[in-house]
Amino acid sequence: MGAHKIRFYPLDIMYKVKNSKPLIYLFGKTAEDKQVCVVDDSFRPYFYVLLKDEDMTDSFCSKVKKIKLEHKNREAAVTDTEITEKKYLGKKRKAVKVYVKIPADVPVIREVIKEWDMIDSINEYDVNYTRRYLIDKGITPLTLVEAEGEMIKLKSRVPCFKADKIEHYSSESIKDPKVFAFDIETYNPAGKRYVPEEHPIIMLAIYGENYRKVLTWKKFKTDKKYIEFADGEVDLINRFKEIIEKNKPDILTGYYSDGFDLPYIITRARHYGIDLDLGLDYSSLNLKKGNRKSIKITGLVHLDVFKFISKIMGRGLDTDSYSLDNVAAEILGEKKIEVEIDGLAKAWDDGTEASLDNFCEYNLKDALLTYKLCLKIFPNIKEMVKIVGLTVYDVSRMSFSQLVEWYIMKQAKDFNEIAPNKPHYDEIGERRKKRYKGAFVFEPKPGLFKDIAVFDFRSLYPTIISSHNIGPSTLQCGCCKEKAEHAPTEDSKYWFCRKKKGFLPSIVEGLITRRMRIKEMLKEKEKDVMLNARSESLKVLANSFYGYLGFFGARWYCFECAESVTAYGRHYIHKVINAAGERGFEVLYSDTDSIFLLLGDQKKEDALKLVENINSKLPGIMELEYEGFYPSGIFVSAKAGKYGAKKKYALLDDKGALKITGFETVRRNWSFIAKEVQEKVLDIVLKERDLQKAVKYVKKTIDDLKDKKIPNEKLEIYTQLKKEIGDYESIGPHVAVAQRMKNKGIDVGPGSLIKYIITEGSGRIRDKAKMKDEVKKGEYDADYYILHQVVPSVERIFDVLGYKKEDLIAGDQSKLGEYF
DNA sequence: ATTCACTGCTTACC
DNA sequence: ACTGGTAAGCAGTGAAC
Repeated sequence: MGAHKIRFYPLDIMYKVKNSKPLIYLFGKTAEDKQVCVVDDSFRPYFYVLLKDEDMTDSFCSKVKKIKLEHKNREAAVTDTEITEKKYLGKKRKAVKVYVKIPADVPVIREVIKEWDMIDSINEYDVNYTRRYLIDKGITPLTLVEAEGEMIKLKSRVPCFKADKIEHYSSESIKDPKVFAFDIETYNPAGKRYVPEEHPIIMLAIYGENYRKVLTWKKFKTDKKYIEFADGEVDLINRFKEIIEKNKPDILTGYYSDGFDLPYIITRARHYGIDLDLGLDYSSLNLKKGNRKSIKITGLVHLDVFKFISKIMGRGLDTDSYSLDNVAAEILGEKKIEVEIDGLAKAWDDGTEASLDNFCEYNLKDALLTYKLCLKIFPNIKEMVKIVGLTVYDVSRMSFSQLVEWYIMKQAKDFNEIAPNKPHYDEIGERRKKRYKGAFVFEPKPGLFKDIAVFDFRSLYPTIISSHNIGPSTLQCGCCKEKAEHAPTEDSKYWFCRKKKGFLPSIVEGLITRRMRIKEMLKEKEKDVMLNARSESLKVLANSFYGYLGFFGARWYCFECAESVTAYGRHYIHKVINAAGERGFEVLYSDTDSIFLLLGDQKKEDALKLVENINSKLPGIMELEYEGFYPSGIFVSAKAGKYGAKKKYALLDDKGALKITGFETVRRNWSFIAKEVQEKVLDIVLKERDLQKAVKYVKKTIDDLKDKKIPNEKLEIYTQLKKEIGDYESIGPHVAVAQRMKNKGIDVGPGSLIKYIITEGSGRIRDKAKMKDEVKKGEYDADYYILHQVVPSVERIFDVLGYKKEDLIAGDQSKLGEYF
């Protein structure tokens, strides 16, 4: 045989059944930057069976091997069994690995045997065959793999290679995948609702390295070389296909392309009978329905930048919404081109040259921003792919819980663990009802303070899980029963094994220590993109473990574990609070894992000594860290009573930057004018300590409001619709506005961000709330914005400075006017 | 008709 | 349905006055 070797970076995986045999297709890029498809027919689908009585193993095996049944015109059969020594939730178990012919046989065979009396449980029957392949073979997408075999002929857009042997080669990963970004503009005359069945795609922009193009099909004069005129929409779609086929990108990216662009293109293509067979195996775009639709293109990676940013990276962003404009502004520091997009349909109808030209530029810019965003987030996705071990397509669409679960699934192979099953409907219901106590939050004393030192536990919950060996397999172990250390829950009824490290605590510890090593390396090269991305991915995973333990849908769900983690968390933060008190520090605030100390007449070094002392007593890898020193900070009282408001404070750091937490300033459902005033007041108070200046500023704003000088944009209030309009029991302003929008034919539903302004009039606030487009200049209700927005946002800050609340509000506005 | 305690709802923090 | 609990604070709701 003339077998030879190739090395490649896998990008996508799929399987097909041929002659009753499943074939794995790995699509990727060779080390020489050529596309390739590697085929492997050696991997057999299987699942595990645990028996009640292990002595029955042989009789089970012979019985199960006899199963043969007709299913959908073919014969489903067990091909083999294998007796394996595994671990299941901390116990050694003999597990029978049951092999079947093709993946689709797994549920068929399971259905037959699931009522058999001798069976304790059937496991891993729902593990997707391609994911199973990646895990079992130790193959990580984007990471160098070596295959041995020979080239074969198959119906495919890329050369195919039949592998006799395939294995992970090195951790070296793909360098610069070829990225093409695209974006469409559609004809939308009413400017309200997208109707893909009726309205054509009129522009389609594509952007890649050294490639830019806008396809459109209404001819007009232009000097832009990137504009290409197609002969109508059919031609536009076909050109799009051609361009992708010809340029062979590794990644096709869009912004919300799972939810809008590609479904739209699919609908239009279907309308004309065009086959969008862009898959490298000539398969069509595959729309995966479900709660959140997604679109897969076999062989190349369809990456919806919006999905990954909104699900995983969004936490770190300050933006109010995940619109392309906002996200690009924050991540890239670049905005979209400003156009009145509602005018596109008219410009299209009228054929207004200058206008269409401009819309093309706008279209291209969107594709460009998407392209840049994709390059920017790709290192993060790549590192997550390398850690979790699944494809870019999967990882970029996963939620936190799924990432954690698949990371555990991958580790389970190395730890020889069998995965527990997902809960069924009833079990989910039961789990969802259960609640447990969470973190401790210290009630602050309202006031303006000087010299504050802040400390926090480094990854509190993950380090607790590791240091106290918390996991389902170590819970209530028999070996420690007599002299166990109990978790500090209210009734102290749980303990965790102290003798043997559990599976989950081991892998959490692995994540933390790996990240510590990377942090160490980052000290040398701060800006290293790859290391930063890896550190971030490890952090995201470790931090999600605790939530995963308490998540109703988790395979490794463990209510007692989650409850114990927070109990230990409260225990340790209280220890720190007490120790600080004993050392003569006044504790200003604490939330979950952080503590704010007033230095008073002590020095920073004294506080650091305290931390050192605490650290010497902490178990395992737990550690309290110095977070920062703040020359000035303010805590305010809560609206509801005379107590200090939690989760609401502002600090001035030693570089002069203001750090605002929890205040209206950082909440999107407050008007910009109120947020602006509040931020300014905090700034003046903390930096300049000039009360009169702050008062003057507020007074000026109130006057401007009264004089109708404030533009509408500063008065918009954003509130998200979280469910169907009809499902609301209580109709708030945003729901009322959404209803009226819907009546007008505007497409709003769960997830829509409703923007409204309160206008003059009588009745409830919701009756005065109007969508922003309906409000003309100066039609706003000045009293509302003064009394319900601006004054409430600053009154408790002034309160701290000695002004009585009564003086500020005093019921009617005339008195308010007097004060300011 | 007005007041008030309560609930629903959204969005923050960690 | 797609990680957890803690918390603030709005507007609406409906019973008591």
